[in-house]
Amino acid sequence: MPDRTKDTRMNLFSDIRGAVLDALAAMQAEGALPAGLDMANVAVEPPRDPAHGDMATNAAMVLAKPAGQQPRAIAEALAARLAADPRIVTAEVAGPGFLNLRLTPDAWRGVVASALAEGADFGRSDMGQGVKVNVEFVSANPTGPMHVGHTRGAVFGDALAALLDFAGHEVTREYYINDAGAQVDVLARSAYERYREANGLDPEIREGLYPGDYLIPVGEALKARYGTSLLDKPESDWLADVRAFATGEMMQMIRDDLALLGVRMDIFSSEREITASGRVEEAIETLRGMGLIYEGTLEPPKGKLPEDWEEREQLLFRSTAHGDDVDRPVQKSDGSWTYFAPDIAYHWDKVKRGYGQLIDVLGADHGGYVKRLKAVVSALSDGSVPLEVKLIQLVKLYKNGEPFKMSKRAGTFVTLRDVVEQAGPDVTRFVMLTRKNDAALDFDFDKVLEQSKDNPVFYVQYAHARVCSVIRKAGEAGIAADDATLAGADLGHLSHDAELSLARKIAEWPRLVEIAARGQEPHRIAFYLYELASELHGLWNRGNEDTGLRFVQEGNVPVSQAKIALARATGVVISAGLGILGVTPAEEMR
RNA sequence: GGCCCCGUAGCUCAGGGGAUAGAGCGACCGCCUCCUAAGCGGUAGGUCUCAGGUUCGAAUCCUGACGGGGCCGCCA
Repeated sequence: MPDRTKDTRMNLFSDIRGAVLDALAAMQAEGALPAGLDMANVAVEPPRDPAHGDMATNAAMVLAKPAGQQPRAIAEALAARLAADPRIVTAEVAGPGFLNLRLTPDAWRGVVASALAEGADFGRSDMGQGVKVNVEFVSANPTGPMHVGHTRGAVFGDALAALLDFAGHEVTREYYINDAGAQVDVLARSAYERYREANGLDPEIREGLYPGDYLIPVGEALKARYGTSLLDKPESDWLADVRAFATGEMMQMIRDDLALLGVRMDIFSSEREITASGRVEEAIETLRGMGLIYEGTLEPPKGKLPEDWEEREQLLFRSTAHGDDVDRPVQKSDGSWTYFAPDIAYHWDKVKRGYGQLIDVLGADHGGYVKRLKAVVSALSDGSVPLEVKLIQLVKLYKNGEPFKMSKRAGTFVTLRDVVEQAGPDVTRFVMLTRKNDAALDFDFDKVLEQSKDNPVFYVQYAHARVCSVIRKAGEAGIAADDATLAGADLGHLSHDAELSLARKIAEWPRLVEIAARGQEPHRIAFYLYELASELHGLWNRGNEDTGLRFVQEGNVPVSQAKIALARATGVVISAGLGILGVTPAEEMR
């Protein structure tokens, strides 16, 4: 069982940063630097140009001004101290005051050893300090199957949740079911027509109802349950029952769709339950008590005035008090709640459940909704719980390089199931995570299935498969290559720069996890994995010309084991990274 | 009219205060007697949309243009 405590988990970059901070503290103790300096901006990172060294720190430049000293002078003094560190070979001042560090081969070998010892936990961070985070995502209306846009939201939300978990947060994946608005009444009426159809009558799929075939089995199920007892009854007799039944069926379908993608929610919250329990009124009254609810009229929107605009008094939330541009209506003119009102209650509910942070993953068309949500969470948590809204941009589908037109009407509506059945869950997930959430994504059915290096999924999978292949080959050659044996290998046999270079890339993994988690950017994992795979493929091919660089060295067990340990460490990181993205690592390519 | 996102190589995109701005594709030149060549190495290709500002330092932060997308009370 790998140890998960901070002291033993390897993160070479934060370790060296610690050494830099220690050296700076010692300089302060000696009076070489003034006390009370803010070290927050002192960074230790890989230099852009590897020729500069293994790691670089900007400490001298950051501290020069507050310390009232020349950057190069600080850097020189820091260099002298760091040179005494056994892990550091050279510390050279360069450029405007960078301090470039070169580490011993043993430092990099130590990273390989740690990756093997820590296994799937290598790179796990305690940065999140166990803070409870609620990630709400998908939340598709229970009125039909999930479409491509939902797919991206599902993949992003799930990967973000996994990433935050890996970075030390306690994560809850949550789905908010919009089962209370007018759209579920429409669903009920649509299902009722299918129920009539199931009973041999002609369905009347009027304008405004959902025409999709997916409701036909729901009609059948209604018949099985109610027989003919609902026929020729007024809507008021059956609406509530049919609605409950149909939304239940839709949610089952959505759960099945999510399962296809490998997404599992921890909690499903129901708008209907929140509304029925009186929590909306409670939330509004709480806001009223804060002076944030009032009767008023809104200014008409500037520019093009809607045709049917009329001034109207309604119940408003003073979201401008918490950073919004205008106040927002919580009640319609007929006195019923707007969609926003139950959302207020729902977010308050999440706050009360004790999360330290809320994240909503929403479609980009909800951009105009963000400020009021933040305002409400700010108001109801007294500013103590940050709400982050991640907007997911459009997915543009292509087939044969041609845009794929989608239209509900024409029946060319692409569902999550369509995508996953054609591309497979692994490809779907990886491709949808190769872009920032706030940038539009092109999804080309042909390109994503291509088996070449322009397809990042394939390329990363191939690297992992090669690692597995090496281990199989070792077995055939009679070289023990199980993890326990590899963990005990003498890594001193790794000395070629091409090998240490791969170890350097592996060393970046724990740092990358923290950067990605801090920015809530799972796409960084995907890009890193591509780079790591590239390093492995590069080293692999070096073995073509220089047989001494092949992983399996027939007849030399200790050297083989050291080299295979390096390959296996790479595989461990790829596997962990793919795990965060929700992609299964391939054992072999077939 | 307002708000949000985007603008980086021919194309698709990384990088989001730090040194000479990167990758893939496309183009060109090389590498299989060898652990999967489904791969690798190299060459060419940039006023980081523009203009100001902050900073020791700006593709990165701020302001304003311009271009593309999205949204803007009684839909959810």
